[in-house]
Amino acid sequence: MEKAPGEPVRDTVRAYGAAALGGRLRRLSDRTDREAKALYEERGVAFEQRWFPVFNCLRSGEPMSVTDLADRLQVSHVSISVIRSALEKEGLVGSRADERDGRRRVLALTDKGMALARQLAPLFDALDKAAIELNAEAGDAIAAIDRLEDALERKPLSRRVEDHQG
Amino acid sequence: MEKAPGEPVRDTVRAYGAAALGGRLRRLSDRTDREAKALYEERGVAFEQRWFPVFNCLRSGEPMSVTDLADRLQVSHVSISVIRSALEKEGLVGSRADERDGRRRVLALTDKGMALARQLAPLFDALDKAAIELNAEAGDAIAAIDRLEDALERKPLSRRVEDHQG
DNA sequence: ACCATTTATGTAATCAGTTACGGATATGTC
DNA sequence: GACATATCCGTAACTGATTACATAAATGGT
Repeated sequence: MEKAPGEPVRDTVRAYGAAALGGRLRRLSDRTDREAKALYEERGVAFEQRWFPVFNCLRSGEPMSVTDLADRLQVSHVSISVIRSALEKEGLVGSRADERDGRRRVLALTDKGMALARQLAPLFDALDKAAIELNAEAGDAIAAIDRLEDALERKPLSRRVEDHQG
Repeated sequence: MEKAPGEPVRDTVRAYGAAALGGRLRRLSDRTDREAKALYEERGVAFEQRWFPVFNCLRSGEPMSVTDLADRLQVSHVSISVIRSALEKEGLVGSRADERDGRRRVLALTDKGMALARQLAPLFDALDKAAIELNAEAGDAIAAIDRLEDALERKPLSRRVEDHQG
């Protein structure tokens, strides 16, 4: 091993500071997703991390439509649509047209889905605790990200750049 | 407009807390990337935000190999390889085999690349300032993300989960 | 010099999200 | 009731990253 595992590297990346933030966020996200995925694999459960937000919303028992979920989770409806197919294919979720509005497709956990929810509850719980622990160790990174989102909403990057340079 | 643009939504997402962190980071990253992209388009410059880290490394004048860049920027060498092709296709970067090690391909800005670097310098500068401003407004979110990376390196998510639940 | 192993790079396949667009249903106005 | 418009959802194409695999060059022990 000729150089430290990543130290000089990391510092260099950090020196780019804010400019490279986007990429760093992406990589961090990929990393946590991958790690979570491995946890399901270890347990031999046919469940994918990217299903979690939808699955978790439905766990409450309240049926929701595709767009409801998209709005709540801040993703495109297409994304939800794809996750829905996957969850239905696994038999974890069922859907039917809304009686009052035929355009809406209402999703709910199947019996199998509810059983899996119960089975995975301890894991979800552990995941949640681990994430909370992680966040605490990082000095409430979530709050910082909240503030970042707020700041961007208040004034988008483009306008900030314009203000700093015609 | 039947409900506030995103308020109840945001709070709900936040309530998921750490568990949904991965997705939120991804979305935030996508957003900043898109906004930055628009800035180049506005100026009619054929430049993409994802080239920036590589381009910026080479701006110093020091030639670097694909793997050098990958190590420094913490991305896969494949990613660098693809960016290299794009930058060469645009004529901004040139490459040649290392004289001492034929496996290595050494990259450097072309004259056109250096000209663009000079032309975009004010924009890069403004971007940097905007990002610094943003970061300050968010109470140093970058530091929080650094701490998150550190914490994950210290003890990966998987082990944390195991510790919270057999 | 020779062969095994490691390193640097590239190509192909995959993945999880997006935008673009189209079809079906609701809604509001005449 | 009919037509214009808006909303819900889905399919297709694109994006930007990754892993898996392949190739070429260097290195080291014999």
